[in-house]
Amino acid sequence: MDKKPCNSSSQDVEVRKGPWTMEEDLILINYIANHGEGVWNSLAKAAGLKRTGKSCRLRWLNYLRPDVRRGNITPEEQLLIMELHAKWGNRWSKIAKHLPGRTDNEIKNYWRTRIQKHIKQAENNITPGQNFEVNDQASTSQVSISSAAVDTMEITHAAPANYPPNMDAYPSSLPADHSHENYWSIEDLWSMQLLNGE
DNA sequence: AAACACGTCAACCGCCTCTAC
DNA sequence: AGTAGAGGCGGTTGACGTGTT
Repeated sequence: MDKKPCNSSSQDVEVRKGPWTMEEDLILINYIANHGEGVWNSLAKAAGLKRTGKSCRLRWLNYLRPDVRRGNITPEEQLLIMELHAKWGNRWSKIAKHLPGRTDNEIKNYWRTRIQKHIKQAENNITPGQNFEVNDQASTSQVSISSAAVDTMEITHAAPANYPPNMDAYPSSLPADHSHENYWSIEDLWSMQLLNGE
């Protein structure tokens, strides 16, 4: 699809990139609330967003959808991710289907930033008797983890050092999005959307 | 207080697959 | 059967916040 320039030169609309603004989010939420999702390219145009259809789709699926859960991956979810990744490798969307409210992007990020790091640490500490193989490069990557190794990782992951002491205290509406100064919660956006009327 | 290092995650990129024509 | 457009997916990057020195 994007093998060709996305601006069909006939209409030289400049395409916005980078972080989404609150206004753009509201426009997208509003539009989808009224017209439904799908046919993203025409949706983007019809909604008056200077974004590609792909960008709109990604924003909706990963952030704006009302059922999306953010932050605070539970130890159960983490174990499930590890199990499914061992089974399927980097099939993030497939894995995400088994974690309601989680997106492939979130799981992918979680895996790369948290689990992979700890796997490497565990790899370094692994004793010869333990069965622990990691091949995290290819998309066919497989992880086979002995129960002992899982236990070890579970301990480290349930409360990684860089986590707040009480993960459960994380408000679900305060995403791991503490990183952006102009963040707004989805609840805010949805309530504004409701206030705008339909 | 400033500088640097590190961690996190939203968003983009490029490729692949599917579908309609 | 070939082509083009759209959606989906996995990999990667860049910006920003936080921790450390």
